Amino acid sequence: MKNTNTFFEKVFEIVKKIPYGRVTSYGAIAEYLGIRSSARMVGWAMNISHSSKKNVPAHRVVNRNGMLTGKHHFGGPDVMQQLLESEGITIVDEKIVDFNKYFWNPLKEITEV
DNA sequence: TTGCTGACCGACG
DNA sequence: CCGTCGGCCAGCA
Repeated sequence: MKNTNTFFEKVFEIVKKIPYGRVTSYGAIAEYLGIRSSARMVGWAMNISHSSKKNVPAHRVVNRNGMLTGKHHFGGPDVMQQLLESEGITIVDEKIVDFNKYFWNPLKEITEV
């Protein structure tokens, strides 16, 4: 049924698997898919994710620095931050505090395909 | 159909 | 330290 041939759908699967109060990075997802060089494709996947009817918690996906780079695409510059803070994550200067603590590594959590 | 762009990351000068 | 470029895939004009 889910012919996840396109890595976009793979990205959605991973992002949707992110537990509550956790975040991940584009690079981590890209690396999990085996396309570390194509981390920007992951960001593009997020772009269509908000356009799509799928409920993808793209707000839990940030860049390598833990910075909310794509917050502007959530329909508001503060929507992403509000969502993360709502999950118990502290945001300072558009950046996640203790990002390493909240970081959710798909490579570590999803060891099996 | 072709070409450009995109919410990134890492390397190089 | 900072600016620039390459890389990968898919959507859109």
